[in-house]
Amino acid sequence: MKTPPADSFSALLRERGLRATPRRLQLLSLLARAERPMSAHEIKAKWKRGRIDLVTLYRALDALVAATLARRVDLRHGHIDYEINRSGNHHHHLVCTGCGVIEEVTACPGKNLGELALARSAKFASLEEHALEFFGTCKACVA
Amino acid sequence: MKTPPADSFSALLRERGLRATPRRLQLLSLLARAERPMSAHEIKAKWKRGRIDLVTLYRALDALVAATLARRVDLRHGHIDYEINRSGNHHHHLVCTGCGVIEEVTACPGKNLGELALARSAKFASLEEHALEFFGTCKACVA
DNA sequence: GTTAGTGCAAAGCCTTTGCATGAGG
DNA sequence: CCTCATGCAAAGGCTTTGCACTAAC
Repeated sequence: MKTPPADSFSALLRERGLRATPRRLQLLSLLARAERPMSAHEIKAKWKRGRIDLVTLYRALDALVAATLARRVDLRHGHIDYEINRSGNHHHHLVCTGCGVIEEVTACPGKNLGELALARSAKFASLEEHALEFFGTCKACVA
Repeated sequence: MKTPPADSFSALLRERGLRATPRRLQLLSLLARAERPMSAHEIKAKWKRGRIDLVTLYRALDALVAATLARRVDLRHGHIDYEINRSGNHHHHLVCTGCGVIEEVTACPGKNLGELALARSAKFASLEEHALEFFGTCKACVA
């Protein structure tokens, strides 16, 4: 999982009409390195250079999500988690209801199923996104 | 969509070791009649006979979810929604990001996909549940 | 009579809003 | 320079906790 250079992040931000500030670059870098979705509070705790206000963080995350550079995920942990949205890295999650451990699932019927659902739907004009998460028990929590 | 008689709800509750109180019976009845998932606040607002404290409602909902009589759903509305969990009525949702309107999706690859994900997983022992929701734009919001 | 359920008050926690200051392009 | 980004303070909203009282069985 290699991390794109900071310049590439700058370009990504500017392409979407967002300013490439140090905080947003570090945020993208953090998200890109992360091995699992993180909450705003976790991101703040992991912040390296300088500090970031939680409000700024929430607003930056909102901007990234709106720009499709990040995704929101609900893992039933009582808060929103965020993860980077790389093209070609579509995936979902297995979540342990015991300890919260997370594993990625790469198989996904979402697109086809979405088209089917849309075709059968009376009310909807288009689908942009879907959420799919599995909840179960990990081997450590069974023992 | 017929509603089972209250006696049947009593039996359901007792089978799971829960007491069949008037509030829980009315709660099950409300959930069974609902055409879409509802938040705790919505349920309280729809309450007919007498009144129910929000705390009691949250605890009753927790009990129903634990007893698999209800399900939690995240439709990205900033709160948890609840719906009845009837056997043979497994479904998911289309959610309009414009106006919030909801439509049910009956097609679901969850079981097979879950088994596949579990087979490929290194860490997980079992899967009990999954969440699958589609987000898009309804015809009214396109116009 | 025991135990589970309920209400009230209060707190907890994540998240958002408003406003003034500061930095990007 | 003008606009967007940031920080601080405060509030908002959903949900949980503690404790005393009530009702189911």
